[in-house]
Amino acid sequence: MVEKEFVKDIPSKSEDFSAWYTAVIRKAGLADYTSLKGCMVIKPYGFALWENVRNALDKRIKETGHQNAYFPLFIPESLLKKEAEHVEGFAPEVAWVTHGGKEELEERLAVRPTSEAIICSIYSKWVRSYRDLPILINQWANVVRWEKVTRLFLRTTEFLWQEGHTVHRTKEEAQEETLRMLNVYKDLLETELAIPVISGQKTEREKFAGALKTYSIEALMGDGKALQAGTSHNLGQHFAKVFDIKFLDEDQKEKYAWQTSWGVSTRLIGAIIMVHGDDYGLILPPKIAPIQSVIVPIFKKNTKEFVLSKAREIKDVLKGIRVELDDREEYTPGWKFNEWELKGVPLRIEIGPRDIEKGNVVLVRRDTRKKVVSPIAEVKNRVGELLDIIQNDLFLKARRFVEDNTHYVEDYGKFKKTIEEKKGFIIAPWCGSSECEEKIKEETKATIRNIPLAKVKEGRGKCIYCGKETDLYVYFARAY
RNA sequence: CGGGGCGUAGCGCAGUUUGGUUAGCGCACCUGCCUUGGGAGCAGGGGGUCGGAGGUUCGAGUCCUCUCGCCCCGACCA
Repeated sequence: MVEKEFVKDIPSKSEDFSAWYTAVIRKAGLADYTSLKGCMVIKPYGFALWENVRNALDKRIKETGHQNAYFPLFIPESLLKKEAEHVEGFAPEVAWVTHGGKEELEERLAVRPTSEAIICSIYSKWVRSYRDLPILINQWANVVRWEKVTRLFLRTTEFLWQEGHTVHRTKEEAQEETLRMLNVYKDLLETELAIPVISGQKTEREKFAGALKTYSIEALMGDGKALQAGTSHNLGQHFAKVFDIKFLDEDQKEKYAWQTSWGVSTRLIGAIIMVHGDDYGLILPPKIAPIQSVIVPIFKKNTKEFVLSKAREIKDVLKGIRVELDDREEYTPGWKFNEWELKGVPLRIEIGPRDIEKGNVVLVRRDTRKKVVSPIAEVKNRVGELLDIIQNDLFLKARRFVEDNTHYVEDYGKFKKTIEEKKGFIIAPWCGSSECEEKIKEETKATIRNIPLAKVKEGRGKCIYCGKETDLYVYFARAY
């Protein structure tokens, strides 16, 4: 393994996952630190990746009938305080604005940690009749949460996200919306990001501050820890009651509205890195890769024009695919191979004099690093096919990883051993009590990720902690 | 916020224990030649005031105090 030496720049994924994660982000040019704690710069390559994720989701959000809008960054303290549970949940991490210029403000302003409060206060003005419903609005925004421990993409002080806020006439409609958006997230992750997820309901203890029910999609990272990748909340009438969002229904009775909110963030970038990456760096799913294919021409001085003109022809042929021609002369082909692998470009096209003579190019998959030869005449089809295959294989590989790292356990001793030694998801029976949940967390650091929507096991078992009979089988894991 | 580790050139590090003249090394960068099928080679060159502030001292990267930031492990969170 002489090649091993060439990737000495980044730590090994298996030996030091955290160091590997940070190194990949920085070396691949996704993000950088600033002098402000927890505030990162998303660099152009990283932002292009986010834009692709965002566009794929935005399309789905609109297809399900929502419109984008924008609400203010600042939330007056009095508004934030209206919903008691909500403010209690977020108070520890709210950043406050106390001055405007030199003047001290009469009322402090929260920099939004999430926008329920400000949006609900506006919605109360918009809703009068059942004919005003539903309100289906989404906003793309930044939010700020003063976290104590931060990590690039996974938990930053300021982060970018999308938050949907909807208002409905009935309880059923709100619940339907909550699950619809959870499904949209699942589809986004699985179809575009090639990340398999477990969708399910959060426990009381883990639900969103102020929600009636919270649902999540949970993904499994390469180190066996779970990541909450998206949440969808059925807010019930909690916010409607404190913000006075009510309407006159068809039956001429005044009723409080039913609401939902749902969001995913730039944390998804972290998930992409941790699910697919390897010791050579990033591996990006073709559908969201900023560059899907890179052409690396191989030439000597006397073959330069010959090779480059052919390479440009190929680039033209590949119109419709996000392709880049790396014609820099200051780097050798080998150097470029390594760099593009680090940056996770799904497919590399190598073309040199020897290939051209035979009428071929060499195609190299990033995920498997396997080379195949393709006739130049067929390159467009082959590249298209390969990108589809890579997309699909990445998902299958990730799904196999989840399967291999999901353990059924019915015994607490075994549970502790499994979480310690094998990591990953553990499916186990749980009685439904917060006490057992809390104890298990204290003793094992594992939390209930969610109660899966899809039944994972028939029949009844005994709660692994208290032994009480139950038919609830839930997902446990240590999480980010 | 508790425990631990660490901030010296863009990156990775040595030097700090035992203060001593112009602070080193590798990579990267610039110039030239030469090269280009898995991180090429040679020659020459530029760049740091040692995270920041204060202090001790004839003298501080090195000692003391405070502070900011990063990483890991916990408690908290998308």
